[in-house]
Amino acid sequence: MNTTIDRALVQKLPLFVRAGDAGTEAILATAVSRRYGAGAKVFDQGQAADQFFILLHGCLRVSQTTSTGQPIIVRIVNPGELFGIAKALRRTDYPGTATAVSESIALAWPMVAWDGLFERHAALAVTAMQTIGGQLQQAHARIRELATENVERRVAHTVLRLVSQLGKPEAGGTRIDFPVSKQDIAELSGTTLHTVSRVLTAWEGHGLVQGGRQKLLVRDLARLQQISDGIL
Amino acid sequence: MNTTIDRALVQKLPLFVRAGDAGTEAILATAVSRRYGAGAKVFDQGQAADQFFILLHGCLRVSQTTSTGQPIIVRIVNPGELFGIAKALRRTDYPGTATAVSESIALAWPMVAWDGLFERHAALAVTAMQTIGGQLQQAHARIRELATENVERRVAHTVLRLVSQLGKPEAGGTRIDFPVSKQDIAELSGTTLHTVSRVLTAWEGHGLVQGGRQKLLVRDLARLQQISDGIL
DNA sequence: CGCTGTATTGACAACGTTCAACGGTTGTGG
DNA sequence: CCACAACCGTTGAACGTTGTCAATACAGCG
Repeated sequence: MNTTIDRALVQKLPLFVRAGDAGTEAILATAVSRRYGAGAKVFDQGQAADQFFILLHGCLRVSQTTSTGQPIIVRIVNPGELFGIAKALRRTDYPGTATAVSESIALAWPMVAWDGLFERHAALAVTAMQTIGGQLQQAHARIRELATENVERRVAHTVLRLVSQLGKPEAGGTRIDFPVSKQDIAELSGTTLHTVSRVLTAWEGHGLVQGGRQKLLVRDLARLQQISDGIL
Repeated sequence: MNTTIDRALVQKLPLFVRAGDAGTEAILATAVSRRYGAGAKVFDQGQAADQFFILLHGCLRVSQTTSTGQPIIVRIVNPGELFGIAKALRRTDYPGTATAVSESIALAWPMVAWDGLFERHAALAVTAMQTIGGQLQQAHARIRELATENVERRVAHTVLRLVSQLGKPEAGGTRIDFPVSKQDIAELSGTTLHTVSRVLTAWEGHGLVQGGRQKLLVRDLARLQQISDGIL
């Protein structure tokens, strides 16, 4: 699974731009490159956190399972973002399970290198901060939605967030170009797949979206925005 | 409102323990101490973020108001925690409103000093990281609750969290020793004050808690735990 | 071709919000 | 010192949204 590090992929990332050439080499010295096929797990919830990662290519889904067994999706990881940084949360185990949604490549460092790297390279500290900061803002947005909005608005928000993170323009709309099941949307929205199904069929009737098995094409972004803002 | 910095309050905080004596002096050089009476606002949602803070003494409540005007409480700030660190979230304005719940003292730095302090003092970076990391974990816990649990469990979680952050042991139970209105609990739990009232009266009937005007005494922590875990 | 995972749909029950009215406490001004 | 207003909390009833249960359909895959 280990391969040589692809410099072309690395050089574009904000982290390494910030670090400069010398810094980049120093940071990469202790890293290994890993490849994960679609569906492969990078780490499991509860497992000892002995590595941290940055995603170079592809897309991951981080989910947690509650004590009652109900799963929720915590985060979608995009290229350039750090993940598995349990140490930043003062944890020794991973709080969630990371699964590759599509074919992915990540750099991995041993967690013992964390403190040293963090202190020596401000660029890493800044990137880690921004990753966590971004997550925190998304988390607060979700809390606001879950606490104050009805299902339809929440689903609209979820779809819009997916579009902005993973959307690809296409004739007649924007496609979410990786397998999203209704179950996924339900877990992101805090509802059940049944209700999601109902909402989406209603939207489809009005020509807002076009669904399919693990597929979704958004036809009318503006209208979706209005729904998510509570105007409709 | 400015006063001299109380070293006794400062020295105990993890941030300054980590920074050492020399580091502490350097960090404090650009800080001013501020006092806020109960109910006073430290900053307002949307206001330009020109300062960041660490709470020395007292207790703050950070809340956000949604576009529809419904408020939710985002965070309770305890002594030793950083707050108003908009820069870490890559924002130029404060995302919420910070209000002193009880008489409070905070240190304030101009936001322009952020980058310099952050790079020069790893202790500050670590503390900031831990503050945000802790918030992120709490946020994820709340998301899990809101997405999967019924109102009673959520209220139980909220009360337990309040107890662990602000509880004072007392004859016959643990008191939350600052004014908590049912409205506050409702906003933290993502429900309405009516429902909170019903839940608490039911609990009171079973001897779990004892309520009062803006007061709450928890009599049976273990049982509350069980409710929050879904055992009851 | 049957199996498994995913999706659709209807009927129904329940939980929680909304609406409305009322009771009690605190603080204020005459 | 009392009357009054403002605020906080309680409670009942009705309504609506959403989850639950159940049956069915369909696609992909061995």
